[in-house]
Amino acid sequence: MTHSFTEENYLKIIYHLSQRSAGTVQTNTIADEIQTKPASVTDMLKKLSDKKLVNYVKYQGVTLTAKGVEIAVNIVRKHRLWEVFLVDKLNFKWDEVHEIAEELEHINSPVLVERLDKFLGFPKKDPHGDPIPDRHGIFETLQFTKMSKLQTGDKGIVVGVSEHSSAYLKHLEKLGLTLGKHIEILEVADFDGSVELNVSNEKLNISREVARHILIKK
Amino acid sequence: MTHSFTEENYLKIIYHLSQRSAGTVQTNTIADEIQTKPASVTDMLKKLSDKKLVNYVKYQGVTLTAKGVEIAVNIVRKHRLWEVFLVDKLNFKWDEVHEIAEELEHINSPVLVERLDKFLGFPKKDPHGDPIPDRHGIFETLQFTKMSKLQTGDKGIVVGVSEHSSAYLKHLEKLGLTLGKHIEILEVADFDGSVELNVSNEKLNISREVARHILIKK
DNA sequence: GAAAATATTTAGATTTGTCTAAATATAATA
DNA sequence: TATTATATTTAGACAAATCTAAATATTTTC
Ligand SMILES: [Mn+2]
Ligand SMILES: [Mn+2]
Ligand SMILES: [Mn+2]
Ligand SMILES: [Mn+2]
Repeated sequence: MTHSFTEENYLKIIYHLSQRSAGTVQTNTIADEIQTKPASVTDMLKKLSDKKLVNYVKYQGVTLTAKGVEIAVNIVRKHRLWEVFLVDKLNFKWDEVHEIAEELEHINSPVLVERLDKFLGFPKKDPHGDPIPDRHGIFETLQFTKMSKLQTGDKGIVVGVSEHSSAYLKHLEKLGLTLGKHIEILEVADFDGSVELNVSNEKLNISREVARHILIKK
Repeated sequence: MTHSFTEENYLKIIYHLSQRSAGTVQTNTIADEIQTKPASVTDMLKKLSDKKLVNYVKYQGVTLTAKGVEIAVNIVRKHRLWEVFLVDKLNFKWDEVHEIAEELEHINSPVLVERLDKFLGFPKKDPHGDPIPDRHGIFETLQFTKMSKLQTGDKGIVVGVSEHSSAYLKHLEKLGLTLGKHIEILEVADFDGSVELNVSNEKLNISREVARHILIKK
């Protein structure tokens, strides 16, 4: 009925990895993500398979079952709601909340989640622009283009980030490249892909690596 | 540096038990409280002793070291702050919060605790009247008399409860015997210790067992 | 399509926390 | 004080999650 933190983390990681690149997820990919050894991943995949939470074929990778998806999405829901709580109510910065939410997402109380959701005003997005699944696990998928794919003259709004490390988010904060900001691409350098752009009437120059993780709605 | 949930729960239980009846705490008492076997308690006491969190003498019982008290009080602080959050902000009833707080108390983020404390307005008491330790672990000990020790004519205010089960708290709620209520003892029955009292201008009759867990400030 | 490189699994060990059954110590009773 | 009852510890086993090293599969490269 209830699952260990470890099982929940595996399900969540498998969910995120299969979102990122549709199809089955590989053992080593999971091991990298979860900071563990491939042998440990194999052990856990067998266990989750026994519990019918994943479809696992030896050497062929893994996908979540419907039940597995349900559990994973619920953890994502909790993670993102807690992040909203931390930012909106406790005045945390968007770069300070992820680690704490990694713990809070495992608190097991359906009624708590529903009341928290209500308390927060049923938010649709978390502090990083990611959509929050509703109580039925339904959410809109974010429509976006990576800033690194834009061309001179393109305009848009910052709607998300695909890298959540504190260092990266702090950097964006400093640049003023936060959610909701309107941007316009002034130039994309041929030799290194660095981007010159306009934000809040200021000219800015960012590397391709930084641009690659900024999600833009045109 | 950091401790497992299990270790934290043992420290908390030992702390509560040594408050309840000053002196050393016995192995079987802990086993009863924590729903485990005495042999398991012995194992854990050895481990906590190795970590210098308890003073443990074979067959003689256990006390917390200064470091052990510090950790235990911090967990109690978190538990009670989260209970206030659940009641004040998420509209839970006082009988619904304990189990959830049992999970939340293990969230490990000092800055979260401080911000939560501030968000709640630095409350001094939790929803059951128990004092909340401040960031230094300091708190006032509740001054009270058990209602079952009062005599005819005694007056006072309900300031706490010594039994936190949902069933008991719901029962008090129904009787209108909640925190802050002024009461007056009308009669104490000789044969069964049941108590007749006045609350909010209503006459009430409660058993000795119920009265025993109601804490009164005269 | 064989050889080499990479990915994955298996076997066996380790740590944490728990348990049962047996042994031992302490406390109560007579 | 000897006997009995109660409390506690020890010994040995077990489940969960992990690890290392070795074995096996798959994929890539020539
Ligand atoms: Mn996050
Ligand atoms: Mn987020
Ligand atoms: Mn409580
Ligand atoms: Mn309480």
